[in-house]
Amino acid sequence: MPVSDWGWLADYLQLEQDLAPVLASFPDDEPIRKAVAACRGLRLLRQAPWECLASFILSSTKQIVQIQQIVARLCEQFGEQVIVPQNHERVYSFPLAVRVAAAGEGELRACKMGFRAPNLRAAAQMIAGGELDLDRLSGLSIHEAREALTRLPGVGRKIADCVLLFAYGFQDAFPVDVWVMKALRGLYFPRRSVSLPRLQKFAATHFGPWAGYAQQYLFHYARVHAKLKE
DNA sequence: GCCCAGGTGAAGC
DNA sequence: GCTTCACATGGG
Repeated sequence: MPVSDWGWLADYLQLEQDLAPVLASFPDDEPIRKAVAACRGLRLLRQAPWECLASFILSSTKQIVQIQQIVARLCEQFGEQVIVPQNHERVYSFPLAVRVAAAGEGELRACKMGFRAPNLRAAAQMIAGGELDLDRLSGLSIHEAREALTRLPGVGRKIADCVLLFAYGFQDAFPVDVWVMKALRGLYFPRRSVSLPRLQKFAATHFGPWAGYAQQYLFHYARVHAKLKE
């Protein structure tokens, strides 16, 4: 096998090295260490901000598979057609904010996004119109950036934190969704019921500067665990 | 038919 | 502050 085919291994080892300080920052947190052991190799993405934001606006109370289907329809309807050179496959790019802003609510609803359609459209219009400059957020503090994102319709604390973490690389963002909620309750508060606001307060102070990685490990751990039970 | 899904925002304590 | 509920749509 040619050496070039082993490039992935070098990349992987480099990534494992980069992750060392993350693991070291959770020395006494047994749930996190358990979750890390269960899914080594996990990495945070760095997505394009508008694509990430729009996708998460479409995500609320939807299953992940269905979100993928909605996004695929959105791309087919409003994206640019692209031919993959290697296999000549037709694919569609994620549509720009201006294109989504120009679409009618009915057209968007036809992509099966339901009540999320007006939110996506209004957010696209605010971004296309310059009311919110996504490029500017990377220069702000996490608090300022979160405040700016939550001014968009359909964007609350959870979705804002997803965008901060997955698009802008704010590694201390900690989105609490239903899966993380289950993981936090099961692993940290097994014997008493804790409300969502209290879980958010706990997460905000407990996990420190690498909270985003902790969140991803807990998310993945909760999902794998749930599957094993069925 | 019923319940839930990578939530949000408004309304009522 | 916290809890409850409606909001489309599809799958189990």
